[in-house]
Amino acid sequence: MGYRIYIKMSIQIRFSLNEGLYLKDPQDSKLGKNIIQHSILLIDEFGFESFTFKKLAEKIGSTEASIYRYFENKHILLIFLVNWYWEWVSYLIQINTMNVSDARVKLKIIIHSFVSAPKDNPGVEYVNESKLHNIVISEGVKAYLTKDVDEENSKGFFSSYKNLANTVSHVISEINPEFKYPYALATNLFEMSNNHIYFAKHLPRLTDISVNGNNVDEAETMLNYFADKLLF
Amino acid sequence: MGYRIYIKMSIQIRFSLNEGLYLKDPQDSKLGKNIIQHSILLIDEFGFESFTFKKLAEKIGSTEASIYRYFENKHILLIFLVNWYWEWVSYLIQINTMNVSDARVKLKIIIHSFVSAPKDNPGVEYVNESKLHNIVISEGVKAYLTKDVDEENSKGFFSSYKNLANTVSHVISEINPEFKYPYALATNLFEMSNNHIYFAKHLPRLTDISVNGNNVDEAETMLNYFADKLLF
DNA sequence: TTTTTTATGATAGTATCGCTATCATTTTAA
DNA sequence: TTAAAATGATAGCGATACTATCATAAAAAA
Repeated sequence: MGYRIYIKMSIQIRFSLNEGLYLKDPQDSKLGKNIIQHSILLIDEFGFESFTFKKLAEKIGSTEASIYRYFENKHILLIFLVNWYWEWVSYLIQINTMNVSDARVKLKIIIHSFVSAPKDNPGVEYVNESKLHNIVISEGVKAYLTKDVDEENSKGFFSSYKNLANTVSHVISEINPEFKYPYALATNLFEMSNNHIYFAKHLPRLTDISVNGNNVDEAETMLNYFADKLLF
Repeated sequence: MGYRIYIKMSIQIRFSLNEGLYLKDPQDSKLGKNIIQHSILLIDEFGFESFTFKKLAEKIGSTEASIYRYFENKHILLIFLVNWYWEWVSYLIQINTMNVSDARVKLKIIIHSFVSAPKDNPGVEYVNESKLHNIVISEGVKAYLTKDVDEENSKGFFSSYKNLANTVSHVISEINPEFKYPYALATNLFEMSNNHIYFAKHLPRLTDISVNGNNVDEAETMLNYFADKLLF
């Protein structure tokens, strides 16, 4: 009865993250991908504090010991996830601004990319970008707000974020070469985005915007307004 | 040979914090004050994650059980400390802006108050304001970045911060009634202050300012610049 | 003062956490 | 087919985050 030919094509995005962040690259194996996938789900659902490798192991039908073969501890795993997110945002920015020459338009696209990233994108099978975004919002700063910052920073654990900040600061300087705080504005846009999406959801009296479900348009509008006012 | 008369005068500042934050008011007893004093020192020195009631108990020559009679757990203690800080900043702002009518000047004073608060002030005997400021910078956001935010917020655990944000937003609206984001700007000034002082110390490539020891003048200048640009 | 209440100290105990070690088994590569 | 690498199973250990109980000390009320 003839042939059926199945062609399985998979285009995979794969980010090269700092090698100190894992003992064995989780992107290389089924178990590794499972760890990433379900750690995102668990941290998003229960929060980073009550997340443990034991619970994760149970959830994916593996063992604590196996997970420790990939990540030194849950703190390093968090840094890994956050880096993954910023690499992904960098990637989005890169492809979305590829043929754009006007720096002002570029900045708009950049803001859109990190505020609404998960909304627009298909992404990677084993990463729920929307939940990862929530983790970055709610837990992201815990990656560097520890007594190990200096040591971890010297190992390059925060380079994804720093590179992105650098890229954005260049766009800012292109818009207004006189502006004295291009790095601060760049990082402030990121932090402000995270903070105010969180505030809108949990501490609404600390912000003026509101967020309905996944609709973060007001955040985007506000960030554009701030950037415009500061740069023009 | 006659008399010596000792007059012991102590003017005490005492903030009334949300009663849900403690089981017994630590401001009422020697042990309570000891807990506050040395928890600040320990958290500042070793970070919130590795801070435990057991270590604190050892340090003050007491026991774990006794500390648990004051605070439910270390997380609530952190919220207490952060609230104390914001109450203190509110107090500083209130007395420093008392006879100031110009809203622009007020905002400058406000910014100076929370950026440089510990530098200017004598304060309360058992609170090292400078170290408490460091804690707010490095650990402050962990007070609300947890899965218990909503519940704790409904109990009023973050009201000190919200009240302050409210006060500042009114000054902002006084300066420019057209400005659409008075609350967001208010909180952003606080967060930006904390973030960039931290960045200057630990992740300098994320900011443009530098901080030398306790000299945070560049942070203050930057915040004033941002506020001016946004409001005028 | 004496009594009663309240605050603190001393000690023990329990479940979970964070992590390491060892050995068996399965999967993959040579 | 054999060797190597990856995973699973299990145990264990010290620390954490509490809770409970009882004794003692300090403060307040009688």
